[in-house]
Amino acid sequence: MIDNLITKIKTIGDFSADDIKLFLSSFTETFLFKGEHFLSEGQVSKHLGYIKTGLMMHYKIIDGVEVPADFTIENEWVAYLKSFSSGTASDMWIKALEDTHLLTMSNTAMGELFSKQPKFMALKSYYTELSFIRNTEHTSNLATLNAKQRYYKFMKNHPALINRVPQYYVAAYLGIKPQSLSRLRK
Amino acid sequence: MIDNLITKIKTIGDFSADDIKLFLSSFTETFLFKGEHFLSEGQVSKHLGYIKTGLMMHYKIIDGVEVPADFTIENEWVAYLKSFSSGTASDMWIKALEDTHLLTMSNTAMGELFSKQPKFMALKSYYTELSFIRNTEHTSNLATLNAKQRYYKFMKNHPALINRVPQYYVAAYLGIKPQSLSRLRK
DNA sequence: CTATTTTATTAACAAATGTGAATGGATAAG
DNA sequence: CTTATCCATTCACATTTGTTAATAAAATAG
Repeated sequence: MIDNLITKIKTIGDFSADDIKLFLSSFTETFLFKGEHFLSEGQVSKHLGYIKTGLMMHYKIIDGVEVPADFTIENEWVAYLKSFSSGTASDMWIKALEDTHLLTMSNTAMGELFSKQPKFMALKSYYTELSFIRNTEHTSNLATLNAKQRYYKFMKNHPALINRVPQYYVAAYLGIKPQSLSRLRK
Repeated sequence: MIDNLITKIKTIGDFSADDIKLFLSSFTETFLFKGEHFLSEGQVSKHLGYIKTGLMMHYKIIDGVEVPADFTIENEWVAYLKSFSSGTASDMWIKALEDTHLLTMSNTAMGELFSKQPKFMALKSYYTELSFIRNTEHTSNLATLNAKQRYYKFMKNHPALINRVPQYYVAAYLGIKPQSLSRLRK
């Protein structure tokens, strides 16, 4: 719910009731059906999203295979900063794996928000760092753990995803084949 | 050389001769011997570096093993943005793999530079994106390629590193054991 | 230069992961 | 409801990668 978003931003900085009102007014309600794209390869990303309910996947298509880079669920931010911040075409896809209800903020709305209350810029920095940390963590897991260890760690760190993300996506995310994941699960 | 740095920043934005002078005056010459650290775990990173000559490695220590996250050579920027930008303690080490000659800029010098000429902020954004892209690329290589393919790609994309980075570091970077890398090389 | 330590290679064997194919269940479309 | 498609599982076998240990080669310290 929105309560969660408000609670979250209050941990980042000290915002007044008016700040919060301004912040919330920068968003638009958006709905994506399962399979629909939030961002497509070649597009320039123009929106950040905050997921109220649902599940989204960042992925690249490599040799015809969808290779997930990240999963995002309710009460998390979703964006592809590389494209959003730089204004360059995206090399990543983002699609809904479930019907997903989002709050989205356009880059122009974000610019206005920042000009009216610069304190909100800290939010973007915070999210940028978080993305970076998540990616770094995933990289070192891939480099240092074997398939079984990666799967256990994934289950431990992302219990909410296990029964919602199709296994062949989990497998691709962990850098193994679906058959191998099936074997591990026994 | 410095020429290379100047050429590089001119591709990012349009800077006057005075801008360049201001920019260069923000740096301090620094020298690290092979094995010395530019950043240690637990420290808060206070400096960006631009490598004039030499080679540095970002790494974490996981179960007693040094696991490289990135390599940086002459004419590249070196920094751990997660710590530098957020002011939090670093979970990463950065050390010189060769005697390394750097230009360093402190975060206070950077703040002054940005206040005098905000255009230079684009440089930091550019570098932030570049770091992100490099990490993402490495992640998807680990997730989609087998050891041989990763090694070939590493040789192709980083020919300058092959004979300068010890093989056991290359192996750890590629997520394999040194013996396996030796086998691949035959 | 020599001794010591560190790094790279090799081999035999074990373990993990990939491949191709078949099957059954689940899900979606009509 | 029925059919078609997609997804997960299983198996046998191939291939890749890890493990352990020994040795050689290279780099460093004295």
